[in-house]
Amino acid sequence: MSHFGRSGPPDIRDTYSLLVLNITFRTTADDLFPLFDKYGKVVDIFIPRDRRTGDSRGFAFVRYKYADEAQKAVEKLDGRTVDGREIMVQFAKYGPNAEPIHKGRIIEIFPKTRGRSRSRSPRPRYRDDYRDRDYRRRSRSRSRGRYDRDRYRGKERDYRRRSKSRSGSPDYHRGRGRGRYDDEHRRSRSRSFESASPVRRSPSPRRSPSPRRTPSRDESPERRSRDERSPSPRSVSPRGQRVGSRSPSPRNSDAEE
DNA sequence: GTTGAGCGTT
Repeated sequence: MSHFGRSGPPDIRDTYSLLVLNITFRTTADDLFPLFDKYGKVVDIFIPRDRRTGDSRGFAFVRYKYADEAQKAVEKLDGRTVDGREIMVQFAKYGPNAEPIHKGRIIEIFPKTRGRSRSRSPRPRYRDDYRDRDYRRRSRSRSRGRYDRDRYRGKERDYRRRSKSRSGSPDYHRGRGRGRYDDEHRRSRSRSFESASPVRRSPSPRRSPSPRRTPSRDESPERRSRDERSPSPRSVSPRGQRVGSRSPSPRNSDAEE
């Protein structure tokens, strides 16, 4: 009985959706259920979570059966400290279909399935739209993360409070990257070649982090040949220095190789 | 292991 939203939206014909923000990432529906259920009849609780990691996004949706109970819960649970974090309870402004709702109450869910198709307006692509926005917002949060927090600490709260307006485009310079998958992937690849890592200051000869190495190619004479022909800066040094530093005996060097 | 603006799924 704790599986809320696991079977999709049960029945939200006459339910009021409450948006719970500022909740911890570890808070689950089970933790919110007893809290909200105490103030009213909770028909469903849904907590959006990431599709890749599966972690909670930090907010939850609580559906009440009656508006009066929902309102009460908002006033009672709004500002309550849950799991050590102050949560913010308020009526949902948008419905599951990205449609504006009235005080958390869903006006109509599926206008199309209601009898004949009176509306000739085609249904917009909710999935595609929400996917795009979701990924973008997520990456932004993850990207900024603690870097800004350490800089602004408590001031950033005031800053974002004023600039919280949805009208403002939080897209600073996210780039045309569709997501962070490609971005991270690209950077990772680049790192392999060039030392883009600040911590990586040692020119580790191990350029093959993958344990899976192809013996055929690795042991191939071509590879070795190239390696010798394209030696490191140190090896590229004149023979006198290299030989004198590495092998005091030129004879040994010859025998070794 | 981390994070913190905001509005949702089988």
